[in-house]
Amino acid sequence: MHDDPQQAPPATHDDRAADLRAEAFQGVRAARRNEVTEDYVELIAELIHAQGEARPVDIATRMGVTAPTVAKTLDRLARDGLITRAKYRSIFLTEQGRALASECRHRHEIVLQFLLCLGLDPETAEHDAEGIEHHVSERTLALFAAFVARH
Amino acid sequence: MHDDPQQAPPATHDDRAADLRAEAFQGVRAARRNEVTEDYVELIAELIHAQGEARPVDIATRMGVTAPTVAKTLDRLARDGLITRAKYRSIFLTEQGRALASECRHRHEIVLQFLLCLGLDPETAEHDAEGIEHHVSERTLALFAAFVARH
DNA sequence: GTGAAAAGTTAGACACGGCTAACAATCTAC
DNA sequence: GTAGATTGTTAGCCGTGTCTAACTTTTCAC
Repeated sequence: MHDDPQQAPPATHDDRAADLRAEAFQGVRAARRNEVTEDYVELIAELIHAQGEARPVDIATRMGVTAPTVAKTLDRLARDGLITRAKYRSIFLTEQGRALASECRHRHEIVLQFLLCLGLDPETAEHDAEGIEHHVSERTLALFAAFVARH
Repeated sequence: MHDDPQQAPPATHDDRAADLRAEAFQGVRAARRNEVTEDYVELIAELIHAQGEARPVDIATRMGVTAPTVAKTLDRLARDGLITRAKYRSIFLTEQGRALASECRHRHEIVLQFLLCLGLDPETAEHDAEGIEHHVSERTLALFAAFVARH
């Protein structure tokens, strides 16, 4: 696994490049694992804000999935400490859940505004922002925000 | 599923918004399902170009996953007609695989150049491009390309 | 208050993308 | 040409995310 200090004299450049590549992909995979979580938490926060409560049926409708899928995911979110729930009752975000939701909302908003600034139509912008927001580093987000600010 | 023409007078706006939302998420999920496929096909094309052949071990190293994971994914790619392979032999892209690879390479390159133009450091740009490239619509890609062209 | 509709849950199936452990084939250096 | 290293495969596990089918609970309209 680790570099052998007295080995591989010719392949060093390639090896380093391959390692960087691997790290990048591992980072992307980590981000992928959080996508669903972030989408749910963000949506739950939105529903609570807009309608006073977040019901599984509304989540299902807006996510475009079935109720059992929502149920299973909510169990996972509860297990991970992002929400609390009781059987047949609606859902609450924990402190941690609220923090994540607000961070996601912030990122989403910047990415969306950025795409709009670039001249994208609102519908496509919303769609692409949904996909892109989970894969934007702090640095990139800062650049997006700066771009929005000066346009 | 479909709109009931004589129903729901007050909720129409919200319902329409929720439907759009659901479509957006379904699109994002579709893109997610293709991410791994695209990453592999792109990498295989790259390896064939750079080293004359694509070996599982090189894919594993660069993707940062283990050999069995690569094997399983390659089986899937073969099943889906993107590559051909024979036991203990290296991998070939089919016509379809080459087409996908070249499309991915094109998208990747535009996203990367765009991020660099925006002032991002090369390493972060590469990393973010890897994540973002799968979630950029044709329209957004066109805007990115135009931005790169005039900077 | 009861009964039907709506919402929620549970069970069970499937595909995917990871992993480890164990084994098989190939390659290489001598 | 054989032995050891490298590479590749197979088997089997787990978590996630999706679904359908069947059931239970809650809500609402009367």
